[in-house]
Formats: sequence, C-alpha cells, structure tokens
Amino acid sequence: MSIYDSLNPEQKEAVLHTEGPLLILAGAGSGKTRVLIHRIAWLMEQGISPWNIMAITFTNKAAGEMRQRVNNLVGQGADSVWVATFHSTCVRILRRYIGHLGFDTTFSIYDTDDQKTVMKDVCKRLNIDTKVYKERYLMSVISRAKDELVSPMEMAIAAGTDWQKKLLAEAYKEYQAQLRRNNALDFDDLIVKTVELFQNCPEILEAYQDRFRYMMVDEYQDTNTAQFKLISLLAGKYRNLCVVGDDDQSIYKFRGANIYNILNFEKVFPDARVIKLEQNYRSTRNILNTANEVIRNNCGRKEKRLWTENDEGNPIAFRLLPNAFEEAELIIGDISRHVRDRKADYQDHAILYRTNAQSRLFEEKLILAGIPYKLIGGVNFYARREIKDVLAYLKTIDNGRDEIAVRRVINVPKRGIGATTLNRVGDYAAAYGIGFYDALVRAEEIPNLGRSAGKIRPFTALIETMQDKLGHTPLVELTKELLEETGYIKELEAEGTDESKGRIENIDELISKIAAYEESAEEPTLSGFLEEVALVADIDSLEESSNYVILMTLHSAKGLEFPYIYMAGMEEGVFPSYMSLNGENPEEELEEERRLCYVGITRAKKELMLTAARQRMLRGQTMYNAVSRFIREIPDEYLERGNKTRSRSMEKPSNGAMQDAWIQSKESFRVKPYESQTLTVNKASGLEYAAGDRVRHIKFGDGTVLDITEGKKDYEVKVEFDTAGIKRLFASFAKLKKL
DNA sequence: GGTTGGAAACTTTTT
DNA sequence: GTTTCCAACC
Repeated sequence: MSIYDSLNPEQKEAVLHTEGPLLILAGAGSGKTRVLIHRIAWLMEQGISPWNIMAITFTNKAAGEMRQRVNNLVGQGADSVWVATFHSTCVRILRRYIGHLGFDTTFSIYDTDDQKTVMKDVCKRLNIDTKVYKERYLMSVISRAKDELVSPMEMAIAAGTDWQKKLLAEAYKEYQAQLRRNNALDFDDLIVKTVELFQNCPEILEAYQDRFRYMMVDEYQDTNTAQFKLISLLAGKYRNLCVVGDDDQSIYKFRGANIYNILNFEKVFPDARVIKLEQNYRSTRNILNTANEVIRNNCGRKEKRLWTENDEGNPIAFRLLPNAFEEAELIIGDISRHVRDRKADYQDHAILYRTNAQSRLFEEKLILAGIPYKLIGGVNFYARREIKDVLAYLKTIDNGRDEIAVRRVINVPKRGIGATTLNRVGDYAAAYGIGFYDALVRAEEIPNLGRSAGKIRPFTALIETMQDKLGHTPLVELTKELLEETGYIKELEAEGTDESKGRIENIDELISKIAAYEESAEEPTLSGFLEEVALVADIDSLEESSNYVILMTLHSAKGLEFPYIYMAGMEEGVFPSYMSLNGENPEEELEEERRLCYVGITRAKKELMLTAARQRMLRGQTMYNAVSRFIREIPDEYLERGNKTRSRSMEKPSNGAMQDAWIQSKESFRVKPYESQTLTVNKASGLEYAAGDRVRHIKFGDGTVLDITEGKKDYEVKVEFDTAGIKRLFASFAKLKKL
C-alpha cells in the first residue's frame, strides 16, 4: 500500500510521468493540487534532490498551501523544494543579479498607486493631455506590452507613422526611464526583467536551469506570454516541464493571460504528453451538470466533459428578488438558517459576486444579523493611506532613490514644504543629474530655496538617523521610533475621529506584521519586509480555521471550494458585466464571463444558489436588468425556482441573434412583476431573552428589550438601545445576546 | 503654503 | 453613492 494507490489511473499517470513536457488538463475539482503534491513526492522518491524541484503558483496562498501539503506528505527535505509565486521567484532572482541590468539590488517594487504617480509625471513631461489619454489607459497599454514582452523601442517601430501609437510608445519609454531613475520595478517588470536577465546572461540562466530540473506550473491557463517565456527558458535545458491548467477556468485575459499558452502547448512542445483529469471529486452531480451546460456555450475550448460519482444532490436554487436589499436578506437568511439548524458553520458559506461594489449590502446585512464575515478584496490593506505613508518612510530609508516614496512623505506630517520648493529641488536634481533625495540632502546649495532649505533639513536628518540604525536595530523598534519622531501617530490621535482611530489600528497591525516577519524570516531585512509586503494579495490572508462567512469576487474564488455557494447579481449588465457586452470584442469577452460563471458554479460542493434582483442601484442610478443569460443556459431540470413553477412554453433557440430576440420576447411575457420572495426564516423555538431583559447587539451595543411580537416566520423584537435608539429587529437576524 | 468646498469622475476583474 | 481632484480662498 503506497500513497499513490489512492490516485485514479489518470492522476497516477500524471504523477509517474516525470521526464519531458507534460500538459495536465485538469477540470475543476479533479484533484490537480493532489497530483502536483504526489508528483513532488514521487520525484523525491526517485532520488531527485528536492533542491532541483520547483513549483510555481500565482498566489502566495496557493504556494503556502502547496508547501504545507508537501511537508505533510513527504516530511523531510520538503523545505528545499522551491514553491513560490511567479513574482516572488523573479524577485528572488533579481535581488541577486539585477546588477547585470544596471539596477541596484535594493530596487523598489511599485504598486498600482505608485505607477499612477509615475504616469502622471510622465504625462506632464510629455505634455500629454490626461483628459484625452487617461493615466489608467496608458498604464494598461504599457502593461499589455510588457505581458507580450514588447519593449518601448519595438513598440515605437511597430507604430510606424501612426502618431497616436507613437505617442503611446513615447510614454512607455519615458515611463521606463522614470522607473529606472527611481531604481524601481513595477509588477510586470519583475517578469520582464528576469526574462531579460536570462537572455542577456546565459551563464545565469544555465545556473538556474541546472537548479530547476523539474518544473511544475499551477493555474497554467493564467500565464501570459512573458511568464511562458520565463518558464520555457528555465525548462529549456532539461525540458521537464509539467503544466497544470484548465482552459475553461481562464479568467485573466484582461490582465494579459494568453489562453494560447494552453491551447498551443502541444505545438510548442510536440513531444508533450497530454493527460486529462475529468473526474470531479468536489461537487454534486447537479452542480457539475449545471457547470457543464453553461460552459458548453463557449467555442474554442478543449473538449472535455467532467463527470462525478458523487450524489445527485439538491437542485440549483434560483431566486429573483425585487431588489438588491432583499437579495442580500434572502442569502443571509439562508445562511443563518443553516447555522441555526446545525447543518453547517459560517465558514462553509461563500457569497460570490462580480464586482467589489456589490459587497456593501451583504456587509451591512451581515453586521445587522450579527454574523461574522470576512471580506476578501476591495482596498488592499497595504494600499491604505496610512500604511502607504509608513511604508514610504521605510522605503526612503531603504532605497533613497525611490523618488515616489520620498515625495510622498517629505511633507507628511506637514513640514511646510510645498510644491514650489519641491519643483526647485527637482530642477536642481535634474540639472546636476543627481537623485531627488540626494538633492534634498544638499538643500543648502540649491539657489532660491531661501528659508525652505531649513525645513528640509530635519527630514533628511531623520532619514539619516534611521539609516544609521538600520541593521543593528530591530525593524519594529525602528518603525516605532520613526512614528514617534515624525509625530505621525500623535497627529492621528489629535484628530480623534473614528477614521483616525481606524488608521492607528491599521498602523498597529502593520507593526505586528513587521514583528511577525522579523520572527519568521531567517535573515530579516528592511528590503525583505518591503518586498514581502509588495507581493501580497488579499486572498493570501484567508485562513481556513476561522469561522467566517466569506465575501469575495468570483475572480478571487478561483482555486477555492465551499459546501455552500451563493452567486449574487445574476443579471445582464452585472454578470455578464456591462463592460464585456459593450467592449471591443463582445464575443470573446462574453466567453470569459462565461468561464467566470463556470468557475463560480464549480466552487460549490453541496449546494448552489443563484440570485438576481429586478432592480438595483448601480453608480447611483437605479437599473432594471434582465436575468443573466447564464441562468437561461441552465436547463430547467437542474433548476429550482423557489415556490413558483413556471411553464416554459417556448423552446430555446440555439443561434445568437435569435436568442437575443427570444430573450426580449420572453421578458415581455413577464407581464406581472415578480412577487417578493418572502424571507423563509424558520422561527426559533424560543428566545433566551424576554421583555425587560438587557441584551447586546453587535452593531447597536447594549439595550433593553421593550417588546417581543410573535410573527409568522420569526419573532420581532423591539429594543431600546442605550446609544442607537429604538429598533425593531428580527430575532433570527439580530443575534441578540442576553446580558 | 495650507485649507476648504464643490465639482467631476468613476467601478470589472489583480500579482 | 463615493472618492478624488482642483480652484479659490485664507
């Protein structure tokens, strides 16, 4: 009996095929991570040094999980296996060798905010009207170019005489020049520069080729051209490249993912072995069939059909609500019922939606109902103002050449240094060809500065003091001292608002993160911390052990699974999104939306509920959207539409144009508006409190129960809160605690 | 040089 | 509905 006996024949074949290129087409829930882990174990069993094995993922979370599971399976030696994300792999390589490309090894990593700041400056320099060309647009053009490994010069050549394209190429060139001046790389550069390094320095490439003799790439369908180039270079010598992906789950095309990497793998590697994993171990048959029916509507995919031995399970529930409020209430009512009936825990539920903006209503209702939840996505912790401020200080201390960081904090807190002064310093720096920070240090020599020079002094002095301490003072100490010296916390304290309190809490959290880093890292350095921070995604913070309802976008949900999944906002214009329907390439973008829908459906293990709202506020406007076409693509036999059983007199036409007409006519048949779906909350058998008792509510605080009315479905409790006044609450939502 | 108010823009998805 | 930006004031 060996660990490999638990694998099915295809999985086993994938595990045992170690030499040469291998493409594993792994459907949703087909155990691909399991295969990868067993493959690593098998390789080590064959006497291959863990040092020569590499597994690449997209998120830190996936990497961490894989590392954990490899440890559990093989134990000793597993630590030497290189398990990392694309980006952190590249950073580790570049931190050693980027000198060959003329950068300093202390380079900064710019996030989207920083990029925008650079872009603004670029536009100013090139006299680009940002009303005509938005920074965001320019950034996306540049990002796409980098995904495709197109250099500014190549872009300029390709532009020919088209002045618009020439302008874009010009902006790209200037943008890169600015980054270089700041000794900074953006996310895309991490990949691009590593490829460049390998192409320029064959000896470095060969060293890594010898190191990574066995390579595995997870979520291969999301790789872009640059990433593909990177792995092909690395695998170029030994060709032991194993990629695992599912073309049906490719949802990052907008970010440059090249679906042809998977569709054409066999063309690039003609000797590639292709193995399909089609047995699903995750979902019920109903869920899986539904997913299959939806994705079937896409063309241009590798033919496969997932099957399962699991039970049929319950039908997929679809509910159309009058508005988004009731949609949220319905879902949350469903969750609390599950928990109350001890059918499931909070953590077994995830609410998925298309856009982050949709999360708010759910948050509000969850707070009101006293249900613990975790929101994934939205504003990244490290993108918050106060966090960016502190990090900018640390970056300045770490790498004085990072002008964006220096400019960010030079006047935070206020030091009376304004735009005029900064411009003069900037001019001086440009004139003498020195860095911005270096110019600040020489403030006294700059003409026309006058008294302002004296204001700059304390800033540079502070930075210098901190730089001196770097290396022999713990980072936590250094940061605390920095906050003390700058008076940053004091200023927030003085404000005394809820917002400023929140900011202080965030800074405290940052300090604990620094402490955690110092404890866990073998050799903690400031650069190391900043780097780790630059590469975290929100999804990485998801902990399996905590009992929370999870709220996140469909994109974030990829790779995860939950017993109960709710997909909200199943409406035309929301999902599929308005943008995809009106984009340049509606057909193609719609297919990506459909894949996203497929990803969402296949996250569910036991039950899936799809919801839509007749009426919804979008961008401050009330919209009336039709039910999503994805719902219509699900045959009735798998759907359960609540109490209403509606006859379907019309056959669904198959071609596109007809379908639209059919949708419209179908809509027009819906003469009377849908009745509001009543909240099916089962009444609790009894309440632990009665009128006159003191109770506590998670949001409103403490209060006194005035009155309890027994309704048909739930108890309605009237409470006079000490601070929030009198409220009427439903007992099953309010989760009042007797004091 | 800093503060404030009001208008404009914005929301698809993220390492 | 919310955030960001800019111009006019202090």
